[in-house]
Amino acid sequence: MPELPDVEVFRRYLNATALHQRIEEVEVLSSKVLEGVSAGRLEKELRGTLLDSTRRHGKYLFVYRATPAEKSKLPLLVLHFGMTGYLKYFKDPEDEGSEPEGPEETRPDLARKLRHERLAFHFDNGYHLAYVSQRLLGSVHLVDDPDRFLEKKELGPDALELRFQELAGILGRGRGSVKSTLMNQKLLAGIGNIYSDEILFQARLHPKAEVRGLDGDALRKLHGKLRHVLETAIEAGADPDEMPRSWLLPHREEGKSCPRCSGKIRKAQVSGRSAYFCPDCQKGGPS
DNA sequence: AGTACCACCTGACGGC
DNA sequence: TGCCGTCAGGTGGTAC
Repeated sequence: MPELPDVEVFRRYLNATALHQRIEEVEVLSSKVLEGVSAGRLEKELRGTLLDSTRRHGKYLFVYRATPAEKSKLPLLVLHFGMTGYLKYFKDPEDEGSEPEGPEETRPDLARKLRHERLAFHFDNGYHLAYVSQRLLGSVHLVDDPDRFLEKKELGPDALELRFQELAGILGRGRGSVKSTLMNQKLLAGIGNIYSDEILFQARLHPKAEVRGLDGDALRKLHGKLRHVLETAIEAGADPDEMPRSWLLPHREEGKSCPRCSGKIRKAQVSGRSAYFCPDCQKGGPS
């Protein structure tokens, strides 16, 4: 899931739920997600503090912190979600869906835990914020300076911040296919496999089109669609079911009908990832 | 500077 | 039913 729109939705979710409450305890359920900080230090550092505000850059979520008494320059939390991560705020026990059955009834201590929960923030209001990551491909950091973190990761500017001239300049530095360029986090941050497919579909560009071969019109269209796709996806809560049926996303499967023409959706490998596209209305591919 | 491939992990799915 | 290969929206490292 987590590309720019998903992470932005997580950010807003966190803002609406978990801010400004005292953290009673932080529980590291899998230290594999920690990077550059030990479980002990993270737990000690966060205990008694508050989550105060958030910022997103590309696929990274920064969570600023404060003490109950004052805003101070505490190290901040950086969350990355890998391919399968998300946040969940809840009051125990998990009360959604069907009644829990089986072992949980005899193990109330486990009923509180979500499947694949790797990090738990326990607030003094009885609620919990879970960082869930099925495949453990995400990461959690504690950093002093967010800008230094971005520099170290060599991340490009956030994809939604880019004005046309900046995007044109960045793509001008790109090489190879337009899809791999859009997904290159060092050039611009936030676009992954799914949304690069959607942006290229709407801009009618073949994922294998050479980025150097794009003319001014193509670049303008790409810029407009990039913004449109990311913004609309955020408004839709990054939920494919809430996105327009005219988008590729709901039809992103080999052999399905293109929602725009009579073509059939095809799948191809582009720099190691599966690209879905309509060969009939996306132009500029290899001849 | 590209691409190709592997690794990190877990789980879902289809074929046999 | 069960085993096995393949695939999955992430990044980062290697070799070429």
